[in-house]
Amino acid sequence: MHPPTVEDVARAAGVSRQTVSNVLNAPQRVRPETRQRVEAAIEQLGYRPNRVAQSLRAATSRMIGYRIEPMHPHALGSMHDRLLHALAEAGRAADHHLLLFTADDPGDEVANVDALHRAGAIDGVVLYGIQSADPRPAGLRHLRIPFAAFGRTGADDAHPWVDIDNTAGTAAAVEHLVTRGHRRIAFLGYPEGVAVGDRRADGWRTALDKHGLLDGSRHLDLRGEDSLANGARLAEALLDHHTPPTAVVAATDTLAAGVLRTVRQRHARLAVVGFDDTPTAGALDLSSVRQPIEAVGHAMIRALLGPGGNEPAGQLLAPELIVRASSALP
Amino acid sequence: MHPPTVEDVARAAGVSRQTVSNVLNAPQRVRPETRQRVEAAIEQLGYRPNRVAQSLRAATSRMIGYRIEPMHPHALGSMHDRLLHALAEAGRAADHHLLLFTADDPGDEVANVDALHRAGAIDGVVLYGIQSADPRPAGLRHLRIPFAAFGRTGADDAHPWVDIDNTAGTAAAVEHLVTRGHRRIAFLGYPEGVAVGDRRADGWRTALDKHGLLDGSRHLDLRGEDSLANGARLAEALLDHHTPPTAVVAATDTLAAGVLRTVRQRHARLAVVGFDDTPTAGALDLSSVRQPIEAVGHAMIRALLGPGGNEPAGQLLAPELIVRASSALP
DNA sequence: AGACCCGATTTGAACGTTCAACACCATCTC
DNA sequence: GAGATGGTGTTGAACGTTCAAATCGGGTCT
Repeated sequence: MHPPTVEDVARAAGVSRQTVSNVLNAPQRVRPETRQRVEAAIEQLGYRPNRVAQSLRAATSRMIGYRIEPMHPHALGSMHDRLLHALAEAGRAADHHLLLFTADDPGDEVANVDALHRAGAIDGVVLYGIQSADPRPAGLRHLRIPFAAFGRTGADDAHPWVDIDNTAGTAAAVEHLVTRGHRRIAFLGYPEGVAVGDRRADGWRTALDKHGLLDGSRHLDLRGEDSLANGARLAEALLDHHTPPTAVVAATDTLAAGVLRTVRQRHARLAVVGFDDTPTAGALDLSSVRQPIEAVGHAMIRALLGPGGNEPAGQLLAPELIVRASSALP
Repeated sequence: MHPPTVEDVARAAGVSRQTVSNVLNAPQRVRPETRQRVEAAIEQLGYRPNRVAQSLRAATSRMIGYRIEPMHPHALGSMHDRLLHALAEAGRAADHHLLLFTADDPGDEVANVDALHRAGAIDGVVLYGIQSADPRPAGLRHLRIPFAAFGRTGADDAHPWVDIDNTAGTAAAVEHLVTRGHRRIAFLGYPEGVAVGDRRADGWRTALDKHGLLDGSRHLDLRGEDSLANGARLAEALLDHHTPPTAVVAATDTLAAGVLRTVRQRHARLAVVGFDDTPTAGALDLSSVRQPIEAVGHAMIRALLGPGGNEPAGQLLAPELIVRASSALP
């Protein structure tokens, strides 16, 4: 009836509990002949070690907590989805699974993680959507709960983190546009103060400066709410200027999609590059900076489960520019 | 050091293990005086029952499996995300958590669920994206693994399921448009054979018929791939007809967004209603049929954890039409 | 007074696994 | 030949919880 246990396998193979356990965890300790007998019994009974018992014994749940948010600000974003899948995939490779939980706010998140951790339900947690002054890293550090963060706060983070090199992303977009002959390249981004947004703006500015294109670009740096409508509005403002840009780097695909809308409506000539490479970018033939999310997932899991001693605290991964029609036309 | 156990609490309160357990699980068995003493000790030590030990003892993990897919076909879709959050929220209320796993295909999914179930890691599973001839329900039934499905196969499903009344959704959209004075109402949907798509088409057709508007609507029923580009293309075809529709009901927001693109490009007059109420719908001011995902989450959890005996097999939930500018203008 | 019951609490056992310690036998060494 | 060594396998114990059965004081009833 009920699933077979080590004891059942042992009886079937004519050995003891522990020998079965050894076959699975330390095969070299078992004589090949015996091992085969045990393996046959395992196969025949369809035995699977009970993870719960293993967890109890080992004081390790092999579970990683992850807060699933009601709805992420980034509207078009499948980033959340992609990250979740990448983490699950990377976790599988390390024999860990994700446990989802909800929380009302960052403070509540820390409290819930603490509860789950004290209950032995999770070994650690992955943080997403790190803000400039995020209370979670400090909270978790204080509770001595292992964690890894996707993103950095403003300060130097001493905990394990993985981040995309946002600066390099927008810089690559600018390089690409410069190569295509563009000289007036605008930037559309988040309001200042958002860490991610600031880094993307930095990449744009530095790259422009490198090519001596920064002078007289004051009016080309626009910030605002991350929405399609706002992207469209800002694009109109850019086009209405007496020296309009010939290209735009947007901090998100959402903003870029808004720009495209205006462009197509006014039949304007304006190259556009977005950020995040959402499915929508593909649909709109929008060039976009793609975050290597699968790599992020693996790096996060490694950072979380790794020795935790001598590893480097953080890891910066390079994004990749995907060129499509929106910026490739002559 | 390590988290306190019942034993620690018992010692602190001057009682035995079991009394502590009783305070938590059967308070009426404990004298109020003793109870308070134990509760104080629990509070003071910050005791939390170890879920792993509970699981081992009770042969119940209080975990529900959920397959996270690489990328869902519905491009704009945050449905997946929303469902996941709704399930996590509903699970929390029932003291259950979600465990994410990956799989290559439906067959692999069943195999992985079986493995997790035999390992005692999950009590049951929630299925998403049910297809007309889905192999998963039969597979899981055969393995005697509890599950609940979001969506129905073509046949009469004997297992627990929850579904949106898709037919009612598109019908409501038609009703709304008829009320606004529209007489030629088109439908854009999936290719025939997809269960969800067929039901949405049915709703449109039946509602039209009810108002005697079905005659001569052959050219108003278009099907195709679920993409923005395709929506735009189909919209052009509709507008180019010698008796173009004045309104369109689309089977998805993605298609509807495509229609809107064409409409705005050609400055055409065409009311549009989408389906799913994605964030993008909000951004585009697109009317859309909203699925009550939170209710779905709760119903699924109830169906999965409920007695499982005399409950009705399935449950159909009514969607809600959200009216926005795309269909409200005169 | 003795039998009986009842509420409150305790002790023993079990869930399935693996670590630690030990037993056994064959071989090697001095 | 006695002792050390090492490969192979066993048994005992423990992880933290809760069910089941046992215990212990008081009452109450006859």
